[in-house]
Amino acid sequence: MDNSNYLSELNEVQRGAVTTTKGPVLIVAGPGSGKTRVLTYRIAHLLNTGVSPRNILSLTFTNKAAREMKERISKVAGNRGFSVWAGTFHSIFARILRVEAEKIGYPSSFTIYDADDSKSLIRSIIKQLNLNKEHYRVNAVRTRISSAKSQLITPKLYAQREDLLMEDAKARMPHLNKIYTTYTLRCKQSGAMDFDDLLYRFFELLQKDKETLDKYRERFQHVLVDEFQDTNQLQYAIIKKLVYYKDSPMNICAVGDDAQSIYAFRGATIQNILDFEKEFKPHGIKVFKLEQNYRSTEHIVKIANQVIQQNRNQIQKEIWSDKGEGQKVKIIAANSDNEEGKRIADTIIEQKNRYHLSNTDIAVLYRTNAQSRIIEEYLRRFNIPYRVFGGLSFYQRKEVKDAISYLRLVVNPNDDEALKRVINYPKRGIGNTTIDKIEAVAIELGQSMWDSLLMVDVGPRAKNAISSFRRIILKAAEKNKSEDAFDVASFILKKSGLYDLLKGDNTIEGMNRMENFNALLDGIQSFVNDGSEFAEVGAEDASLASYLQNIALLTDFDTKDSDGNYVTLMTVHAAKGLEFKSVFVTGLEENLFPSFMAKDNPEAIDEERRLFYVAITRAEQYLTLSYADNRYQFGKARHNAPSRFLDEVPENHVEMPTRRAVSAGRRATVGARSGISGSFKRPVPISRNQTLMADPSTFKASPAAAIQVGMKVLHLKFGKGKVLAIDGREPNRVATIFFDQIPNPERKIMLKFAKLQII
DNA sequence: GAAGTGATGTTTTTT
DNA sequence: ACATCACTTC
Repeated sequence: MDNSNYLSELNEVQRGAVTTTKGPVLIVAGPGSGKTRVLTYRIAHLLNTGVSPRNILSLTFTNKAAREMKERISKVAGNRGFSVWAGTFHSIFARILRVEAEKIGYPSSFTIYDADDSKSLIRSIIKQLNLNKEHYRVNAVRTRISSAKSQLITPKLYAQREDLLMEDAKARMPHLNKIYTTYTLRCKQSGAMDFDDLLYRFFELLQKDKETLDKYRERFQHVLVDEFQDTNQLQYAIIKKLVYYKDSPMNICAVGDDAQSIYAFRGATIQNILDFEKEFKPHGIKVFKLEQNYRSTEHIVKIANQVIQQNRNQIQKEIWSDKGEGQKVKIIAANSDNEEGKRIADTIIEQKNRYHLSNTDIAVLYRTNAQSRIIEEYLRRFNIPYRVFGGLSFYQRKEVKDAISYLRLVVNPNDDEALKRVINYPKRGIGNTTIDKIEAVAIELGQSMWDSLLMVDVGPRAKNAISSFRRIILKAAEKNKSEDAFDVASFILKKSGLYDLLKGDNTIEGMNRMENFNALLDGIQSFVNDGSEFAEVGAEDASLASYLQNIALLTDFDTKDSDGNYVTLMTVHAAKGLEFKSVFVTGLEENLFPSFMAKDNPEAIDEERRLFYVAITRAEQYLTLSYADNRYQFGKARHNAPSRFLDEVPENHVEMPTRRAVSAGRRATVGARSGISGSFKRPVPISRNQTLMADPSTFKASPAAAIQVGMKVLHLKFGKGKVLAIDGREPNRVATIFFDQIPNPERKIMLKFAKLQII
């Protein structure tokens, strides 16, 4: 294959980042700066200079990124690309743990608990410990446990941390540590690891077993980490364990952008980037800053730079583009959330016609999933095909999870969460009372529920039901020793009665469930046949255990097929790493974007601002920002001021409204306000890059109607100016004014909300 | 054991 | 608006 000139496709900085393969490297990569290209070419370059694919470890956060990377490496360096250890942190470590788990007291067929399983277990522990669930909210507890783990704080260490105990006491959860301890114990008894455990237990393995540590240090001669700003302490600790030791070649390459760190709320810390640079400095770290943006036109890039400047802590860099000025950003000011939806749909139609965009060129982004509903409604009405991303993954649907729980139980009968899910589904006469008794025995004896099944004191009917349930699972487990995943799955799903239960349901939803159920079986069949669709998570064999491990790590994004011509709807978080010709960023209101949760916390506001930065930098050519004065939130009509972020968008990059605001299709039931639309300016706050050109104490705005061509006027921000022309009709008259004290002196200003004083 | 009622708490979440 | 969950009632 011809790959001799891949280096010439890179700019100078990129080439440096690709060819500096010895020693530590930090690549600070702005949005659209060709980061993925650099990473893949770097790996291809390693392969071309004689490094074996087996010695390269490339860690990403999403399966999609991993898959893309492998494909792109292979394009440049051939099929060797597929032998590189490229995957998500979780999938790579899970794969290793499946080989090594016994060294830390886990079965190799360990179960992976997803978020639902974790929550369910926590719920049961709160009950077991007789704690007040008003104070101990499951989500809060889970977040707390997860954050402890990602900071390497074991239950034992937790007990010594006065600060954490204090925080818990303050939050009226003094026994949180007890829950954490029990949770850890119960997971272990069940042979289960949650998502954090996949990282933590891998760390533990490297920590405890010197031989294993040496083995993987030897194996991973070159380590690359994508989206480094999103790593947490635990991930950093693992990386250091692998590359930071005496006589290490320290071939570590971290790629990231502090400005795009949007997962701090989950324990990610940009401190890792800063620490990384400091810790590897004595070892000759080379830093490359990719600042040229190949994605967006200049207006968009400049807005992004301006916005992110408002944040206090950041690695200084200035993104630039040579794609030409492009279009200014458009702002949709709507009266209600309904009007916002309508005008977005309107604008989409308009853009499709005017710029010949297809649906796939367009994305509508929002801060919270709840916002999608109204937008969907109007897209449907306008017959614009769309797809919402980020819902339940296929594997999280109830009927699919039920079926999978059976499979999990066959592979690992100690999996208590799976057992609780299916022991009485379909109904077989094992009611809640009986299940509670089984769980009580399990807790009492410190063993799994499965091991406790025959020890519980219940009536003969329940006893019989338990025995026959047990027999089915045992029979399937026996088969599992010799048969492949598909045969075992068909057997247990049939024998359990699940198949008949679904078949008997002839409602629309029921038939839908049956379809999903069949799709699951088809998936297992194709996994057995070639495993190809799971290649990115590293399927090792055709066993049921291997199948389960792989699907546990798949998300919504991995199960939706990407063909079809539709507009993309997703949260800003989900859009990271993607790009579209036209992007709508919606719901730009205080208490929504930025979120009300961030209100009183400057650091959280900075994170929201980074999120806004991520949102606008998804756009290649057309960027539209929108907000609504009134919106239903939590079932109540609420008024929110336009987002502070809108004020941070410099006006000279904003397109002035040229047409009259479309009135809402249906006047919202929420109290209609002034009817002013088009105003994206709040009373101008004095932010640090807005110097006032007039004294506000003596400034007195003249009525808009009085402004005439030829007048000399004073503007708070732009200073003295002369009115050159007035266009448009009331109430949308636009004045062209020449302000001689500012750069770009000729400005178009809408009279109805400009504050001008005649002098 | 099922089905219905009322109170409650809601961000984002790659894995 | 909406889902979830404890608690009631049949």
